[in-house]
Amino acid sequence: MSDTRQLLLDGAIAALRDKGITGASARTIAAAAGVNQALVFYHFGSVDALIQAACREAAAQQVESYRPLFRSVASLHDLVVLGQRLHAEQRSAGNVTVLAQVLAGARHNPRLVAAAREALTLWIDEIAANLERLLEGNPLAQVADTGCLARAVAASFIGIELYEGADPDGARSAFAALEQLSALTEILDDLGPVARNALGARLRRHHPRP
Amino acid sequence: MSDTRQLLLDGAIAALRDKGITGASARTIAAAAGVNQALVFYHFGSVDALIQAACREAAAQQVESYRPLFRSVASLHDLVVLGQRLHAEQRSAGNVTVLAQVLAGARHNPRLVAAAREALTLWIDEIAANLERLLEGNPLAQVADTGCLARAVAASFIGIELYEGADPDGARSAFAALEQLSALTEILDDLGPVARNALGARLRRHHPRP
DNA sequence: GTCTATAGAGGGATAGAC
DNA sequence: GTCTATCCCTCTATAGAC
Repeated sequence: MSDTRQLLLDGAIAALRDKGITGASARTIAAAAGVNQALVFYHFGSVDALIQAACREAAAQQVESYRPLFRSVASLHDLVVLGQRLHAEQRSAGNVTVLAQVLAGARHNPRLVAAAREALTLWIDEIAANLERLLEGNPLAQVADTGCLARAVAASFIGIELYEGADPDGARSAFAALEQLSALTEILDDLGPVARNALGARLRRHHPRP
Repeated sequence: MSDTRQLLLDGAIAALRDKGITGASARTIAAAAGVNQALVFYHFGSVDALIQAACREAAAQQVESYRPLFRSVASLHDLVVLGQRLHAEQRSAGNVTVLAQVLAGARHNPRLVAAAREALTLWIDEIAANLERLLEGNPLAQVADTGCLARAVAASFIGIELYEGADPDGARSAFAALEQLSALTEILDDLGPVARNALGARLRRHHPRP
């Protein structure tokens, strides 16, 4: 992997983070990378292809780096706390922002769809694996498929990230609501076996598992 | 309100819907409106100002038109079902898409922030008012502030809308997870008074209301 | 592999005729 | 209020020197 390639990949992330999908052009990316603009096309063929590659690499690297923290989470509440920490840390590093911007761009640019989906899938799989672990024995696990739940969590995360730009206080309180919901499911887990079984039966009646 | 002004407002929404924030230029908006490009600047001064006005107007009109349906909702489950219907209907009309695109643009364009926040606030207030009504007596209401919950719901909606573009099946299953969560809170409501009070006490202990 | 230069399209915004 | 014409900018992408 040549130096310039890596500089461009990093520059693409920096440009997406600092200027958004509307401002991530070959020129701004090259400027962020400190290389010549024509090299975008020499190494990647097009701006979209570069963004796609950068998006993939950044997501893989980020998910990898957070994996130990995810593994050490022992409760749903901790998972939400980790989510908030991730959100706070990424506000400066900006990787969730990048994903949100690429996702917004993908809505009307087919060439970005694959990149957005693959990057998001990496996060979703990681979240799903941990939900599976944390929801073991919880009545909720009997109705909510962890894969679906993980997708909802990831999508909510993206939504809150965008909302953060329009109303930081509102985004904080949205997070607080999620934390409260997670507390609810934890309490379900703390219920005595009798109450838990009663609730489980009720859930099953309400929503038979497919 | 002159005809041309309205044509431009409608054209802006159409352009945002069909081409996204990256493709909503004075020229594409004017083309969608069927008027001359210079009129964008005569009537609104700048493209951003037009988008801002269009965003405000569209959100107000949409919230207004859905208000009777919101009022007729009698359960949390119905609210989620209405959300899905709204999502499906708006996929063609595209007003959630528009909001998501403006929100994504606002992240790096200060001139769009106010428009995004105001449009979103209209939806949030409507959702909050209905949650307040539907959660009355539910133990969840003792811990989760309806305003915060409404913000989380709105943000999740935006996130799922964007996710839909990258993975339609995934977005559907994310919605299914939200439906399952809503079923959970309904069951809480159906619990006998003893169990409900026990749960309520537990929730309060876990998260004292501010 | 890296650079300069440039083609060719599209963008925001304005001047000035009508 | 509406139109044409235009300025000047940025964009993607390529050609060709080094």
